[in-house]
Amino acid sequence: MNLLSLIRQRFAPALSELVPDVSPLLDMIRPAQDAKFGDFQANFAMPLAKQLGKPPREVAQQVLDRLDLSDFCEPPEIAGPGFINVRLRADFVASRIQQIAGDDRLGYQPVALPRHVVVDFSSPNVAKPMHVGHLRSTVIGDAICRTLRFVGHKVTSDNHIGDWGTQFGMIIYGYRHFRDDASWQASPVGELARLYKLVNQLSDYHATTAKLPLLQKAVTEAREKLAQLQAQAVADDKVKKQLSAMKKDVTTADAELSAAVASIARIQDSPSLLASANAHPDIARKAREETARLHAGDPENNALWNQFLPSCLEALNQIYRRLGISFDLTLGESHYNPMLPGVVESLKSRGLAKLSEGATCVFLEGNAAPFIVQKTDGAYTYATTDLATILYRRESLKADEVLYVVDKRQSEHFQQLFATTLLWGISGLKLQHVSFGTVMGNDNKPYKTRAGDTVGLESLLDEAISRARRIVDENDDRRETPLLTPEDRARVSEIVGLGGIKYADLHHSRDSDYVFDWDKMLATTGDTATYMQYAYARVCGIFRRLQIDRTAMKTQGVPVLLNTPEERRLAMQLLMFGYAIDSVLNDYRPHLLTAWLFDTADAFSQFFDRCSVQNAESEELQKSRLILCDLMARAIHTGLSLLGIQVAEIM
RNA sequence: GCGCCCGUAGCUCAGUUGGAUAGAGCAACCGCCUUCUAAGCGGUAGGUCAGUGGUUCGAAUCCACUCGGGCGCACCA
Repeated sequence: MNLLSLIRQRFAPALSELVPDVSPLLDMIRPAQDAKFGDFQANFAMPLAKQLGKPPREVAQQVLDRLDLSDFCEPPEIAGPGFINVRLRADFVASRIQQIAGDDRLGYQPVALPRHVVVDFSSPNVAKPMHVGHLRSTVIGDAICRTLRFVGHKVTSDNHIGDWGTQFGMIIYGYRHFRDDASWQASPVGELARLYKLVNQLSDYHATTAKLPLLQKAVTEAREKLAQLQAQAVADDKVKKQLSAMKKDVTTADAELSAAVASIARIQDSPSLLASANAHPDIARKAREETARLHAGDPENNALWNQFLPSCLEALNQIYRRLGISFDLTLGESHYNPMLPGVVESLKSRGLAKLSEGATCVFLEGNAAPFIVQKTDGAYTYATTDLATILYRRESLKADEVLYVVDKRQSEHFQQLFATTLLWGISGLKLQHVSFGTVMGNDNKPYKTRAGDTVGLESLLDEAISRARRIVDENDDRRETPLLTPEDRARVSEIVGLGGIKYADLHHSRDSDYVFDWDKMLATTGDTATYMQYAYARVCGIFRRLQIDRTAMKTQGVPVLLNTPEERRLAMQLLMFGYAIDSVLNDYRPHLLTAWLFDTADAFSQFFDRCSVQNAESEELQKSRLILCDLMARAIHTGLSLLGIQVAEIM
């Protein structure tokens, strides 16, 4: 049992003598927010005092009178307005450490009632290369899977790839009209990506050209309105507000117009692109028709689909292999195609879906826009696919819970999806959108290259590893006698580089946008993966120096001594591992684990600085410290592994 | 126009769901390697938690409004 549960359990009977429902009060017992307040603090005396009509400190005292923690705690203290501070006895902490010594799980017991959780994450589009936007979903989803498995749940990771949508019609169209056979032979995936981009660009060109007059009109109108408003001499608050709104409208309209002009210019500046554009005026519609034919079972398009897909999947897998991430299932949108007509029928027969402006829609209370399950042209949407997927996960996979690790901008979609599912009558299934924010560049806009393209994931990984290599080289070269062979350096660079990327992502709270910054990510100082990895390498160094084989070391029955603040702090950190894990899973927030890892590595660094193992005052103390060191190594190793990050013995 | 989110130190971000004097990393400044990896450790400085009002024992956190920023909103996924 974790320490907090133990404390709460002991408080429960004392509280139940004063009040019928103790559970909200027990929730107010927490780890202390400052070490000077001890290890845990109970905050319930103040609200309880109000309930009982007595002064808080008196209530706190009443609770303490009914409470005996002396078998494992120092006498609790009442502080401030009525906080109860609890500090564990050193011998108890030591005995706990002894119990979990040598355990990779740090004493964490698997859950009694495992759930089957399907985690839907990464979900790239097969037609286009993966980019930085897929990184968060992939890294966060993977960390959640690993953590759920660690605590004993059954997890099915499912990569719901986009292999059936409009983009596929675009590549089919592109393949038919713009294929370069030499490139296709050399690199099918590269050629498909080029074709997708080309068709997309040409479609955009026509759409933008058609839209241009409207955009120009919008700018003039916005300008005129602004001028009109400015002409009014009265400047009360209402006018001021309108004025600033108008100014904003003008800048947005301007920005849209200049973006459109620029994108048109990109085509017109290139004779070959312009020729292609002129030769294919209907490209967007025709690409959609290819998609429709694919969905309708057209043999030729299905043959192309079957031809394209394996290499697309292989390209994705190459990246997943580098990231050390794998999926139990890769059931793309295409998998659910046969189920879609049935889904719409079912919704209609239950009176949930009805025809509106030619499309079949589910109207939900509180939502202005309908949830469209079948378009006017008969095609199904991702809403339909998502509903089919839920049905499949419930009925065939027998899932208890489904997590969608998806960009927060899609929250309305999920809100509608979940609401529809409920009305549809699928029960016993918990659905949660695990949303995350956008990866931004230094300019606080979505992360792009200087040229304005999205950054490919492949090159991102290469860049991380080569930057890491420079740091590894520099550090090892600085030593009098370098510790690493070239092969070691390559391996360590990969561990540090990939760890840096993943950690940078995971240590931000998932729903906030964050700024992508190479220098911070691979910094040799501060709250980075490197800091934890370095702490691990240092602890390994201790064992190497003392010529002790950690794996063979005796851990049971060795007395643990915690006489310095550093030793005690490290020990407490190690004991709080379970609490950190539980808080991560409470709302699927991996950054709570990175925070624990950082605190733990920090506690170790202080210990390393002030508590020599090699020169311990006694053999007994050295053995005790070795227990802590070994447990620390396991803690970092296990904790980082739950985030999909590796460690190196020497770095 | 409707809806959702955000505003915390110079920068990047936490803040355990309402608790004690608001924290960390970076950057700045000062100090620590003849002893286990200095990719480290110690210290100093840095705040009107966007603003105003409210709710209460207690507010960065909850409510209302204001200012500023972002993102969605009928046939793309």
